[in-house]
Amino acid sequence: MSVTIKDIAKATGVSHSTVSRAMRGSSLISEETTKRIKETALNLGYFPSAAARSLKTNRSQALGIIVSNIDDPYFSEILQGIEEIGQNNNYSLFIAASQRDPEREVSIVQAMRQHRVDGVIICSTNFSDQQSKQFSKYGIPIVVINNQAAEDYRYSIYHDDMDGSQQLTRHLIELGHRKIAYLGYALSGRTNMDRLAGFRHEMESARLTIPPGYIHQITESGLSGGLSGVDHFLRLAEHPTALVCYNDMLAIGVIRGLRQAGVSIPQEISVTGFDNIDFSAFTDPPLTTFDQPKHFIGAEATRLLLNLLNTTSLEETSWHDNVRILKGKLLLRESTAPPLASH
Amino acid sequence: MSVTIKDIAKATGVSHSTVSRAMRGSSLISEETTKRIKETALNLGYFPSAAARSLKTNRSQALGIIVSNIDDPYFSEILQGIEEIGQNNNYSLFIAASQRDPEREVSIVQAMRQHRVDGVIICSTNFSDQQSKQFSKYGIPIVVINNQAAEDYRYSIYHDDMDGSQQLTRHLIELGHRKIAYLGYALSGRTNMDRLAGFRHEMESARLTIPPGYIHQITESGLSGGLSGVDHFLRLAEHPTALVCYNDMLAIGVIRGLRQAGVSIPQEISVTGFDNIDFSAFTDPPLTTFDQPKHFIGAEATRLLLNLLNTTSLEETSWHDNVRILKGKLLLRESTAPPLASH
DNA sequence: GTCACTAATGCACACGTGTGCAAAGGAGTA
DNA sequence: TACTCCTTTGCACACGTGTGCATTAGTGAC
Repeated sequence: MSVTIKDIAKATGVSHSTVSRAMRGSSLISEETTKRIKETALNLGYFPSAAARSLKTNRSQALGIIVSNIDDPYFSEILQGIEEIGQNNNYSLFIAASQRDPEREVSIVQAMRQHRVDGVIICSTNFSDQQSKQFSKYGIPIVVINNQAAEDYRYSIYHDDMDGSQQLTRHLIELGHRKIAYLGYALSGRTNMDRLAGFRHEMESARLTIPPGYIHQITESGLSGGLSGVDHFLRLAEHPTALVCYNDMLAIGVIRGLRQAGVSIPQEISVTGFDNIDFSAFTDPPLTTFDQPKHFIGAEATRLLLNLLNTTSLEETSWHDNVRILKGKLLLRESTAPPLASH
Repeated sequence: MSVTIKDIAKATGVSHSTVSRAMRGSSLISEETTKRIKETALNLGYFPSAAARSLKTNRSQALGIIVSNIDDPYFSEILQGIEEIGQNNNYSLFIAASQRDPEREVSIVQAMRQHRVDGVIICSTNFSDQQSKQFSKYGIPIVVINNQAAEDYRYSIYHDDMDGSQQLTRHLIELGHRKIAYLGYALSGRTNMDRLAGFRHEMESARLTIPPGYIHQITESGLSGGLSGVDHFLRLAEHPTALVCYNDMLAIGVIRGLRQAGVSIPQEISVTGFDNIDFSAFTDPPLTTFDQPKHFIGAEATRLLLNLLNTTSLEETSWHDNVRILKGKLLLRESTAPPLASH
């Protein structure tokens, strides 16, 4: 169908091996021949077949990227970072969304192994450990971002969720809040657990009790999840004065829900998010949150993976250096304030 | 490196061709042998090499997807639709972001041609016509979503921007507004032009004049673009009472900007968006906008492309049937209201 | 003129899979 | 027994590219 190396050989009157060498810029071929070959290649619109090349070289120049959802801003901002570095280094990206569905996970792993991706980035907090082992088992390097099972025998990058959650909670406590609740997202695995743990730890340090019902986990994702979270907390006999939300998406939903219920933010209830997605600066009031360098995380994970690919010697010893924890930072905006005196 | 068809052949004591046939479920091979082969394949962890298969069959089982940005909700929601259908049909996706950068466009096209993608979906309003021709020139089917150059000789899906913009503008006029302004995004090519045209058309129909400065194009994308848009309009001697924004992202930025300036919405100024991204229902006030079935658009484009791949006979005649215009619908929320009497 | 050496190119095989054709074996029929 | 037919399997080549090795031509030295 498309023009091959042989067509160029025929057109130039040389053998196909000469063309192959010339295209790769081998010093074996004379300058003049190389030039002639490259010209006709350009004229004929030749593009080397990645399939054939990959067959021979065992390199596909493709990476596999697995996320939970593409249309969640947290993931898509990371993706943008990955994409940039990947493209700069001439790697193409197979991107797939697991949708937190085990069946999809299986078929994604299958597809990527068939395509012989050179490496994989898993950016899905609850991606099955069993599936990700499929890669490492067959020698495909893998970098996990913020995975629930960030075992130290793998390369991984994650942010310190515990720390972030503690900072947010402490901020609320310092403002004078005593009745603080946590709204979690049950399907998010380790990330959610860590953030909850951070919340709990800080509450204990301040010797504050967490009344029943003040820790609520929902299974509904995203913005609308925030709405049902609000329903729950407003139904409690005693309302919390502050709400620590698992992430910005939930928090934005919560803000909307509180507004609809006629509750003023931050006067009656303070709200915090997590991640600092772009929209969190545009809510009303703007959201106090914990900033994650999402673009940077994606870029960094890709750089790490590319390093792995170019390192032939995989010394076991260097592995532990490659678990990188990226610190975020507290971002104070207007959705948090001291509680009203009456409370 | 990884286990091949020959390894299975050796382990089962048959020839590699028998294995090949058995794996594909050929009726030529006896049931018993097939079963034996499939079992050992499973045990050895065999995955067919897409490269080798693609070399032989001229089918890569991969699609190329080009968007402007991954982290724009409009695109990522479409991507989610594409991803779903693609994955259901066992196609892997090469996803790339052009960033509206000509150099990147070139390298994306190059990478996708090398990988011999079976088809391409272009979802970048201003993707260069010259580059997209590179695909059709070499027989790679291409479906364009909402492209600026939706020539009828290609398969394309787009929404009726003109119509949507007219409906929004008419809605404002019916509410009683007479001083209506348009905030556009200059880099968005045809889409922006059409929406502006719809606005103009409706204003003319109502015999309303558009004062100088009431049509403003910015080059800054996204949310922050909305802020600078507000700056412009508030600097005008006579403020508009309603603002038609190119899309939701801009509108959300505008809402924030107006809030900061102490302008009440919709009492003093009504605001409309376009696209209905998830967040637009969660602003304060919720945004009146024009709903696009983004997920459906992505899915539909993919179905169309897959149809093309499975149709051997490309009858010229059917081409025009495949320019599909998807109608959206007006979504009235609370960011629009009649103007104050004083105006 | 012979030899050694270098530069430039071609030959032939390999990568993993699919497929047309031949071959082998068995069953059935006359 | 001889023939035909069908089922099941193997042989061998092809896809497009990369590469070790052999080959050729050219240059210089003796």
